Amino acid sequence: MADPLDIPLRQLEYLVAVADHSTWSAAAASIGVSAPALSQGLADLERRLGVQLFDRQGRRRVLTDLAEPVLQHARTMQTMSHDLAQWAERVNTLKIGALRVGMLDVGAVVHFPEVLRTFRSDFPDIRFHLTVAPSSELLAGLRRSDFDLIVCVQPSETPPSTTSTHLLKEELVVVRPPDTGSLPARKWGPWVLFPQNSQTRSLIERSLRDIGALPQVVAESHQPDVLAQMVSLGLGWGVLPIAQVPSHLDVEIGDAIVTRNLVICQRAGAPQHPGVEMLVERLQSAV
Amino acid sequence: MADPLDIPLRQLEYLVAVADHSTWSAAAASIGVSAPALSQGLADLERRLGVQLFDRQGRRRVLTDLAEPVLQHARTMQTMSHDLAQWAERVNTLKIGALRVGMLDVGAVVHFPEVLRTFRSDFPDIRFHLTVAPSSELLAGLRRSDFDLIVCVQPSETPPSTTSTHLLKEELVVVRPPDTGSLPARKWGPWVLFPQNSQTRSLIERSLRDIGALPQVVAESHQPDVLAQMVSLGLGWGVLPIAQVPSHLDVEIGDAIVTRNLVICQRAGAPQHPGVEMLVERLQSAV
DNA sequence: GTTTTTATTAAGTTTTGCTTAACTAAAGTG
DNA sequence: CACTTTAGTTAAGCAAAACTTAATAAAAAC
Repeated sequence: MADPLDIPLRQLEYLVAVADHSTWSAAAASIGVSAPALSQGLADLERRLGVQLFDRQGRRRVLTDLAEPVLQHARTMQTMSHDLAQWAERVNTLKIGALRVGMLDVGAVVHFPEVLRTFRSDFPDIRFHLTVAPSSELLAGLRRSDFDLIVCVQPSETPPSTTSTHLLKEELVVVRPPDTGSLPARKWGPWVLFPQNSQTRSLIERSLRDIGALPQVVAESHQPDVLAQMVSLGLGWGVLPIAQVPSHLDVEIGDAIVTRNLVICQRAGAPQHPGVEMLVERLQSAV
Repeated sequence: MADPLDIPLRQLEYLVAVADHSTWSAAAASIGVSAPALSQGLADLERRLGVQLFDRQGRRRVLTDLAEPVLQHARTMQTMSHDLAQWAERVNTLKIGALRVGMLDVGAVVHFPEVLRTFRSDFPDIRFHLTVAPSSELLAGLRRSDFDLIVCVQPSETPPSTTSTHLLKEELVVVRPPDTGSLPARKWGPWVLFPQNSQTRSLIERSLRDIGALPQVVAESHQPDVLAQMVSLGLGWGVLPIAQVPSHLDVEIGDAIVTRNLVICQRAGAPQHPGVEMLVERLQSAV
């Protein structure tokens, strides 16, 4: 007769562990608990919710589709607990931990280097840790509570339990190898683009398709300078933020064909690092 | 040596109960538990976090400022658990519960009556419950999980664990009693406005102050038609959405002095009612 | 001063959640 | 094929957690 509202966090932890490991034994080991404990806990969770969360495949257990929303819930709850613990830690040691910021390369290098510099010199007491990475990694890290704040490309869907606020629009232009005259769009390419899993890549592909260019891709990199270099070597065509096309390279700049939005993302509904608010303000007024 | 990550939801429930009742005994009774249980639970919570959450005032206990973020956290966790339980209920009874929508009057009556009507007739199987109320009540209800979706005035600060997406802008115009010629702004008034605690009221007051009008208020109501009526009776001046000034009334329409944004708010990171997405789409395309 | 009300402490009991050990069944091995 | 290994479950026992009632302390009311 257990109240369905009171699902032990521990059981949610089991679910996450099971989702992240190939076998239940491994999952159990990863959180330092015996296999039966995990098995019983998950059986109890299933019973509490009254929803089938697992199927059997031979002697292996796999998550059902129905388990997906529960897993999302579990991850969110876990992150929130983590944030609370960290907040408490900060409060009672009075040593506020590092402000962990994640930024897309273009944010750190082109748009906000000054903001970062002045922020650090204005608040020398706030320890600071900047991670530059692709948007998708930043978003995953934010969800896992690796960051207090990130600046990334606006995702097609804001991940659960995070909020995003608009910062600025950015135009991406076609970058051609030298001496490639004006061709019809269907003759453009081949392409040198950001990797498959990248936020920006999907934006680019959609635009290319819209204007009739065949997205035949011959090289990939997360680094715009690398892509630009490849274009100047004649390997293919690129689509890059204007600001990230090195001016010394011998390439031709074409039309702007994609607009992407840079946004600030934070976790919603969690006690925040005191520096977050100030940094957000400065980022917004720097646009 | 308790892991700070694993704070029992029950203890968070105690905290919320204590915040919502004047005495701890009442709080304990409200959640069907003995007073000592609550006392011990909260002592344990305080110990776990290592943060002082309560002060003594005579024999009464009051929350410290530090307790505020923890309380926020607790409320959010509670709402999320509630949503999960409800989702499970929906899934295993296959009777998806009513889609609970909250709307500001102007949303239900002026902007989206057609959307509501067609939505209901297109999905007769989705039980539907519409609540029309002021924005602040809607927001509080959303937080408490009373609604799956609300349409309200954009709050100055989005409450924790909710997301808001823009719907439309609305102009509020000055509404004068008949035969009040053009006066300088400082001679305007007295005023007949939305109540003190209203979202729109604060927007209006700021604007009035900006243009130099003294906000002397002689009457208040949440109902625009009531306000308009009062204006036509010569009781004072109003500030209302144009669409909500009844055309048959004998009043003069002045300048638009305030812009307010209507937004859709949902809870972030919670399993959703399947109807939410469809309704959001229709609302957005109806703008 | 006496009585009520509010919260805490103490002692005892139930419930929960874990462990180890025994068991079932699928998959790999000679 | 028998035999071992691996994955997960069931069973039994035990320790910790969380609740109960009863007793205690102290502020507020009378």
